[in-house]
Amino acid sequence: MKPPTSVDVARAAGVSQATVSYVLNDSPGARVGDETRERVKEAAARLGYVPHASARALRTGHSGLVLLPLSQARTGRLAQNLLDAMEEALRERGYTLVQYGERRLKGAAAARSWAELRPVAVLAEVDRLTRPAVDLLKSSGVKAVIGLSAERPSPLVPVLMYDHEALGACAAEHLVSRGRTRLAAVVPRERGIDRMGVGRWRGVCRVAPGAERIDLAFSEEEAARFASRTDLPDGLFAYNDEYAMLVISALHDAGVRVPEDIAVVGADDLVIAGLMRPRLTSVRADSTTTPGELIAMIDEIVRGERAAGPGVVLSGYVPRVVVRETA
Amino acid sequence: MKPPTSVDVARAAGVSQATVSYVLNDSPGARVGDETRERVKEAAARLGYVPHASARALRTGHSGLVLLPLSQARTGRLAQNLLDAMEEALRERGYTLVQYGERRLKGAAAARSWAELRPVAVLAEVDRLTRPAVDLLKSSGVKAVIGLSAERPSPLVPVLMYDHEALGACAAEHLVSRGRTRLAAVVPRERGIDRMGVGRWRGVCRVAPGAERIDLAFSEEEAARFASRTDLPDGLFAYNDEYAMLVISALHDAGVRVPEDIAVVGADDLVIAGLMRPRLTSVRADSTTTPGELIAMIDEIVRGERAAGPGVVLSGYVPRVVVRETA
DNA sequence: ACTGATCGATTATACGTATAAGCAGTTGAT
DNA sequence: ATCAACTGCTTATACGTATAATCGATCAGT
Repeated sequence: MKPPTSVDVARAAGVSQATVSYVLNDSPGARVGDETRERVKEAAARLGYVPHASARALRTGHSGLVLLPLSQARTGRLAQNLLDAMEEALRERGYTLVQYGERRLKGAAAARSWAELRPVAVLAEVDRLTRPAVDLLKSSGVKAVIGLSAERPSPLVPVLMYDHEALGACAAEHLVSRGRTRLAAVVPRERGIDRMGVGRWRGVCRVAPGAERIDLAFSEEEAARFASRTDLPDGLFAYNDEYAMLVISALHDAGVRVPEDIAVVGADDLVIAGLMRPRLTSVRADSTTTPGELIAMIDEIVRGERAAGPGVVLSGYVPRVVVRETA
Repeated sequence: MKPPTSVDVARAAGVSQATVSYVLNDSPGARVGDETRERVKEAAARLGYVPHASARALRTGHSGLVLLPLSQARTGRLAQNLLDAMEEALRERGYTLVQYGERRLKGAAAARSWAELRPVAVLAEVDRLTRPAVDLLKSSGVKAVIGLSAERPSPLVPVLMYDHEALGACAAEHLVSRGRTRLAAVVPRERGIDRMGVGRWRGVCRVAPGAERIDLAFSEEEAARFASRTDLPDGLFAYNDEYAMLVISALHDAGVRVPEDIAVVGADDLVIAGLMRPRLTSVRADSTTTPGELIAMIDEIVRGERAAGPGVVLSGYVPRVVVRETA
């Protein structure tokens, strides 16, 4: 038994398929009597009719999908709340947010698989939006291609900035204001996040020229080796809260006092930051745009009411220090 | 300019649309000359042809989508790796994994929005798979409806078990083996996870009848109030690693020694567990089934080669203690 | 040289929906 | 009384694809 179609509903209600469509979408220009309206709705409910998204997409020419191919799960409550808010805002405007894995495929191949769904918008990490990928998406009808977590404006697409340098500079300024002079920044060795680490380190250098760059894998051994150095810096930006915790543990084991001997700043302001002892000082980046505003902008781009030239910055983040005990 | 269709490719290659379809899908029963094959492929590449997933879905009757409507982001590297592996296994079999928010919609309304995409399979949390929801999905053509994180077999759908009681029992056994006699378990007050907390607490009771149930919100105040009690238990299962960290911090501030005065066990074995001081002992649940096996089973259900009756348990998790310093 | 069979393609059709266009029957204005 | 305008519906069509059915040409076997 196949799922009921609008034709089945029409037959059950004794009307034409067109009428069913008019009623269930209550289309603006449609003129249908109240009594007929009721009959159609009742029949649809009784049969358990569910519209066929593919058929609708084929007919209308667009799927109403907004694709969000994230290669890493955004951890933390913040990101999840953001996603929820975005989804609701999109739903209100008739879009459907779809999160979509696709880690393995690269460049244009990934873009091809996105394009098959004929989304109206694609929000992806800037790194994956290469020239051929963007061309492919555009030519397949995607209205808005938007880069996420960009460090700088993109020559290809409008971006949602996430200014790692500003984050690093913010942390460094706090350390300097605490009287620290020999600054350093941790740069993770993990592939994929290393480039963000470099950005944050550069931000530190902007405030404290010549700040040391400490390349560190996420392991207790490497952290212990760092902690046992005799020429430790007196102020450290640890890339994020997890690295901060790793390093602080190692420092603690090595008998180095935090923050007396070395002040440490994390990033992201995770839940654990407030639970550690000593409590972790952390920089966080708050979006200057609400999810609703962001979605509204995307909607305008999709509808062609707003230009979406490259170089445009849709939204920014403003870094802020949450001062606790480690710095 | 609209995206090129298979008709455009056909025109460019000087063949019929049917031939294009045969070539690009290399259909088993199709007989096309090698020279023509090449011409078609070349034309498709030159025009940047991307097949239209909706049109294909409409024609074939199924979308090849596997829907994964998760209401909470699965945090932690483990879950993300699992997702990646599942996605690749699905891709190899021609499916597409789509992650899909939909926090707000409840019951049948959520099911309706899933059904619109005509997925072949839906993997959702058991709580959301109510009777009407399952009926709706089934009648809209979904072949496999599978419940995730179930505590017990479902009367409606096959489930992927996540046995919270077993997890609690495992933690309790470890505490007992350490000589602890007055056990307690934290049950979070946060809505949505409270029921999992209750399951874990019940597991503790199975090993240590009469174990105390400690309802706790995630706040330092409540944790401090607990830590200042005079009648503290001597063994605590803290629900998960974050709660464990919260409680241990509070105990530390109150001058209670861990593990001497009170042994604490977390759950999930997060990265932070190994970084805390003292290092956190944690129970973790490892899947007994590889993602590939799970996907293979789903594939069999979809293709009708395997019955998918309710009560069937697709895969289990086996709990395991990672012993560190807090217990 | 006639008949099947095989090869390499084409033609035709249906999937489920949205919407433009059309068409009776009724109402309102002059 | 006549015609236009409106109401409440139906008919017809196209979206892009997969695939069954068909068809001309070449070829092997008697």
